Amino acid sequence: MARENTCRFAVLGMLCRKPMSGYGLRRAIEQTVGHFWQESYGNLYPTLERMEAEGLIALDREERSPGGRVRKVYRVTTEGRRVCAGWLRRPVVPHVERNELLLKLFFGARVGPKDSLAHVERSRAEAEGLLDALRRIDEDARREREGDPELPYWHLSIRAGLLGLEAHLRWCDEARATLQGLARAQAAKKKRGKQDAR
Amino acid sequence: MARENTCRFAVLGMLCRKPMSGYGLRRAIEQTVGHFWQESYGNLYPTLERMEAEGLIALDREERSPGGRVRKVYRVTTEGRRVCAGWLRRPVVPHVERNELLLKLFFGARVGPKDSLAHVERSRAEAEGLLDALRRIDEDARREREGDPELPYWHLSIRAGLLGLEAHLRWCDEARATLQGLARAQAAKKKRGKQDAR
DNA sequence: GCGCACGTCTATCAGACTGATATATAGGCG
DNA sequence: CGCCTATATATCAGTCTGATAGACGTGCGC
Repeated sequence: MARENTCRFAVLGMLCRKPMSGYGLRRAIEQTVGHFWQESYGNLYPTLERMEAEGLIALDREERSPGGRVRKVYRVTTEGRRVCAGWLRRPVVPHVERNELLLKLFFGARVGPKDSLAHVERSRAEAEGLLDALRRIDEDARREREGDPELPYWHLSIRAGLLGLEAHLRWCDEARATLQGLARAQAAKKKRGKQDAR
Repeated sequence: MARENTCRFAVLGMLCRKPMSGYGLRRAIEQTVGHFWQESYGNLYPTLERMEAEGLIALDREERSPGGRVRKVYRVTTEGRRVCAGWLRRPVVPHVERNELLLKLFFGARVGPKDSLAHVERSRAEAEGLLDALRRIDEDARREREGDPELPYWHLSIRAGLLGLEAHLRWCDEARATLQGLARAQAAKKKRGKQDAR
């Protein structure tokens, strides 16, 4: 039922690169695929336990971590690798992703264009920030990970973000123009209404 | 805890347009904002109950529905309108959306480019289908809803989808070229390996 | 040398949300 | 008559998020 536990596969993929603890996994995910994938501890830790029980991963070692607590380092098992490869070959199941901005805009029709305009401006500013960050990440990766066989795939995922954000910026500009037009029309109508009332 | 119940606001926004049943709400959401927002019954019905208890919506009437069962039609209360307006003014909280395609691609680095290429091709075909559907929806709306004050907002949300999908198609083409290049490089390396082994 | 902010680490919980499934009825089709 | 489709409500297991808690170590300021 529901969708299949994708956290499993993020864990398997990451552990195929090298053994890690739950905390380390979250950090590794954040630092490599963080712009399109994140895992919360509330998802990660129970999933790790289940995966260990299922024999997909195994406790590699326990270390005294810098920070007192015992760090449980996991590694993939052969079975885990098999399951991961199976997932990698399975087609992606598409799904509609919720877009709260568009929902607010749609309902904003009944309130007036001013708030909608503010939402668009905020979204635009945020997208520009992300765009800068992505560009910097891309440059850093090219410099520091030269020759890494993962680099072209890395770059591909960043390009996806870049193209998506650029399209979003263009849409923001369109939306701004449309909403400003609607605001002007509304103001003109109001003014006419006042004149009529005289 | 967790994120706030956005289903509430989708319900409020839709009921501000006109009173509806749970089933009708789902259909209305599907038919207007379905390309970027969906609600499941498992979310909708319990949410409706809670909202009624909280006084955000009220039972408007019960009808014998075409289809035997009793249809519970809800309407917004004044309090519901107030809460909805408050939500409309509140800024959108941004969050990283998961992208399974990119995750498979990233891990696909360790398997080889062939499966990745298949994923990209499938995604491209799917995006083209969606693009066609959106264009048709846009044309239909312009024809049938001429003069509707909601129309410009409607068009705006469709433009967002259109621009996003076009960007995705461009990315797919880039990705295809990159992956084909990697596949060729891998094949050449294999061939060299064979020659060396002689 | 005392407190305390910060980083590392595991862990848990309420609540949101999905996708599947169950149940019931009316109408149309062959 | 059975079968399909549309209308309608309801429930459930299971995924995932964001918040929070607790425990320890290091370095910093005062």
